[in-house]
Amino acid sequence: MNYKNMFVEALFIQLQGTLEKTVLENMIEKPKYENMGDWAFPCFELAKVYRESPQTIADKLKQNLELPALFEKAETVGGYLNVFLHKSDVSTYIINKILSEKSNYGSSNTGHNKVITIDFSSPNIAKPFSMGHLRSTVIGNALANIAEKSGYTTVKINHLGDWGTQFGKLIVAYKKWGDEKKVKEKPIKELLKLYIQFHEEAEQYEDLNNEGREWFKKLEEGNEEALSLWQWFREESLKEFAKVYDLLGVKFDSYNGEAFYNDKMDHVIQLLEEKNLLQVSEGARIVEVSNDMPPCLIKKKDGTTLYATRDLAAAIYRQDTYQFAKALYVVGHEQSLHFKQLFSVLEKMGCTWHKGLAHVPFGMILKDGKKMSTRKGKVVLLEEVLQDAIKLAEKNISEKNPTLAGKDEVARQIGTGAVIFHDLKNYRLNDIEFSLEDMLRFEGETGPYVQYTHARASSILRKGNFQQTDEVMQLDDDQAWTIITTLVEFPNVLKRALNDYDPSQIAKYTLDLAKSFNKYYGSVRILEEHEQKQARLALVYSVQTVLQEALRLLGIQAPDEM
RNA sequence: GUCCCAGUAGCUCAGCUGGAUAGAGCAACAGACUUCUAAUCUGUAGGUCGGGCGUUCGAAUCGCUCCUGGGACGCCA
Repeated sequence: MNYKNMFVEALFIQLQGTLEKTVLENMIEKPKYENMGDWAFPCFELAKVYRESPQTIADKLKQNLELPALFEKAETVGGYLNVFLHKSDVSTYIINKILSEKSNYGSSNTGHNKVITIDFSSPNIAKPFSMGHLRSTVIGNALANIAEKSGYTTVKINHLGDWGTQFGKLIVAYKKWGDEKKVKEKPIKELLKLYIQFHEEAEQYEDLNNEGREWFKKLEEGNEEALSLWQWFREESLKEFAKVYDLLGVKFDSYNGEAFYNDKMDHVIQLLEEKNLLQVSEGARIVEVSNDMPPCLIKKKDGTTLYATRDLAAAIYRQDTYQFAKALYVVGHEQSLHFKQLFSVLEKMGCTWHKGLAHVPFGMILKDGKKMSTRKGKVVLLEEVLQDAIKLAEKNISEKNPTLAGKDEVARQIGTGAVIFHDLKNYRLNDIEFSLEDMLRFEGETGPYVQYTHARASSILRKGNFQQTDEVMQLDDDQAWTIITTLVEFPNVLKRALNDYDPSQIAKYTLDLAKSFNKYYGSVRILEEHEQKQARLALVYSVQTVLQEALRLLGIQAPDEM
């Protein structure tokens, strides 16, 4: 059922084809204030056509308008024609819909089971899992959930940064200053220390960089010493990352990182040569993409490969393996140029599927207004932040609900929920100034606020002993109207979140729903004996179900008690 | 220098493809727990929507330009 379309139909008949239905649909808007009705039609543009004042046109439309039964009335004010929905009919309809569809409410099959690969998280081996990777991880994970709910088959790929010149540098640093024992004790911390030391020393001794490049060359050529060190670094790192993914509840379908494509790059270079795209410039192999972009580097003058080479191989491999309709890259905005070049090279190679490729960029996490740099050791470790958040949640529980069962698990859900929500609630392209204080906030527009609201709803359902029956619930409660209209919006929000690759739409939606519910909660005694009690419980059930589902899409769990 | 983001209340941000009185949260102040979880709710206060020009019946929203901040710009990823 689509109320907006009903209004469009009614208007279309009145206007006798003056405006197309699609035009009408675009013109109709939501009034700014609730007392102005549910849909509004502005008559200003028609004023020119009919040579009458907008208000007169609105009045005339109102006189003859034949609205379907679900509409209660129409009003005109200031050149607008406003229509009001029949509150109890719509309330009854939507509540029973959610009652029967449960967590499937909002699901669709717009994806037709087509495959969408999502490249996200992708931390760098031998480096700590920083706050920067958090963004990619939670955005990518949420997009995957949303895509699945919309009928896509997803392939979640953790494109690990496990290859590249950095490993040459790390090997040099380890051989010069490393201590096996120390690295075994605290791998990430020790390796990071070596990496930082390398860059500090390299500022004075330019030769170090050359040594690093040489060792990477050896690594690419299969040098045994280099390979075994690399493998060791990789294993230790993966163990460390697994802890973070467990805490966050994120899973992947593939951990094929950059190294996986080592034996697939010759093929790419061959293809480029066949198409005559490869050029030599200053000793390096490049592909010219277009005038407004610098060329894409494929091979360095020493013959080793680059990031772009591996990404080309990866894209081709993924198309061959998964036949994706869409391939998303959830990677920081600072790499926008790289992806523009990459997609452009694939287009030049004649890959018709390049249209399905999309870079989903996001803003940076800044420290004192500047980019956090691993090289200079300016990183904040995600695991520490998560642990802090969980500890704070534990503290809150022991103050507010000390008898709660399963405290540890609930604390984990709330702590990580706060961190994830904090990241997802704002538009992804915004830069975020790192603030532990903000991330550990549990009041106001936060994850725990939404979780708390959900727990409240669950609690009421428990105490009210709510049981689902086949009976149709008749809800006639004007105070619930904001909740009802918000519930109606859920499927549209999902659509927008997927189209714009923007999980923040859903995060903001959970806040709207939670706020409207808490307001209702404050003014209506739901468990009080009342002829509407069962219908009200059904309303609570609807809110609880949609909140839980929306949070799930964001990658956040919703405890029943907290 | 060229290109890409962004600039809305003291702070953090909403504001969908232009529309009716500019919206939250935090912080501040004042209220509401013997009553469904106060991680909540209700009020008060707070804004030349970076500046200018333009398009339009109508601009925070679109176009141009300038200013400010961030990022990217061949052998890092």
